[in-house]
Amino acid sequence: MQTERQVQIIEESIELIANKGIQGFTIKNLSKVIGFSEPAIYRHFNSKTEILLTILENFKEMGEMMTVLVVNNNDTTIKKIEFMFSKMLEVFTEQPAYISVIFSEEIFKNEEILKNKIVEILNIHQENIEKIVEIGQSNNEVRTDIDKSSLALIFMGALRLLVKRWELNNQNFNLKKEGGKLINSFSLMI
Amino acid sequence: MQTERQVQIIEESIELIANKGIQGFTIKNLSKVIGFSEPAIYRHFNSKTEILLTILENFKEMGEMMTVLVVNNNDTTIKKIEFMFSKMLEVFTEQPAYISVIFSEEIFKNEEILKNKIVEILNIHQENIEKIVEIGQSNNEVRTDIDKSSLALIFMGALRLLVKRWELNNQNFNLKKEGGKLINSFSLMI
DNA sequence: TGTGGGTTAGTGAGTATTAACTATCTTTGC
DNA sequence: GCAAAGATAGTTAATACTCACTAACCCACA
Repeated sequence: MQTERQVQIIEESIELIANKGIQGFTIKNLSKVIGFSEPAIYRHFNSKTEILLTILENFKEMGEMMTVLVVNNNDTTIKKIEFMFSKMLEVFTEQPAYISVIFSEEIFKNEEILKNKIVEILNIHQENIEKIVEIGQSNNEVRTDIDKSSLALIFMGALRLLVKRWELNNQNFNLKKEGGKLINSFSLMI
Repeated sequence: MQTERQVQIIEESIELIANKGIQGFTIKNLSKVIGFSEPAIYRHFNSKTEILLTILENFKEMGEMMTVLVVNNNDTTIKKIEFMFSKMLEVFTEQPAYISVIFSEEIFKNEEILKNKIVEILNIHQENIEKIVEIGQSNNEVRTDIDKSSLALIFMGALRLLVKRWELNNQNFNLKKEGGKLINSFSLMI
């Protein structure tokens, strides 16, 4: 359970990361935007890593809630994937901070605990898409000449690169629209 | 033109990044592995950024050389893509440092000049694959119901994610072999 | 041929800045 | 009146980079 202050710190952290990136996410900067001193932050979190871990955990939970809505319903495969992707693109559009955090594998390389959380999230997403594809394949809705793990890799990879490109281009195109195009390509492909 | 010492510094830098990641690539660490003092390094490069820029430039040139060999030959589309991908996977396998550098967009976000170089490399690869796909489409060798930019995004994205996963899993699977599987899926897909 | 001026590439000892984090004191709300 | 939550003022360690200095070499010219 998180206290009110903890929630506030998490929210301000996300905001800060959205504006200044992971690099700009320092305790000093955080204390500036949050309006109280650096040590005060340490009253609520033991370390900076703990704050980041909480953010990652939030993202993970979001993904899990979303998955529950999708995997076991009766939509077509492509509708399921479309739903998952559009939800994720929505999150990234509305809270671009998550891009910085989720895609910062390199930065967290030295921090085993953060790296592991990232890998965990990556694997969960892969597994979820594989599950969806598997059901589609058993329904003859999805081609079976390409195995589920390759298809999941292709879907995830394309989505990630699209998001990355959007970020690198200073968000100067409509992410959801381009995501829609991609989904359309997928539907032709499977 | 690079002096012998500059080449040495670049090579040691790549080695260092391979071992300790971008985070571990400090001038102090570099001076330690290279065997002479920090200021000496500054005799040969004006800044750390200049060293990284040179590494990126090297990678870019490698890619350009590779592309010349591919784009305008008479192989099938899938053979061309296979060649490009296997060459890239070879580079990543033999010099994993390039993974750290090429995929460190987030780290370089604050350093406009490095970020731009990364974007440049990303765009060149996208364009090259688009060219290959375009030729294939005009030969009726590649499906035309999915446009070249989507196909290129899908190819690149899957490759990147595969490499990223390999890195995050401490290189504990055979990258070239998995890359081969992916190419196989592509050949069925197009 | 030898020497003096110039260059190259190195050194050890620093700089300023920034990072995460903390010991200690003070305020505030119940 | 006390405990939680703040502030002040630090610490330590790391960073990229600079300073003053020098050993060793090159080479024109007396």
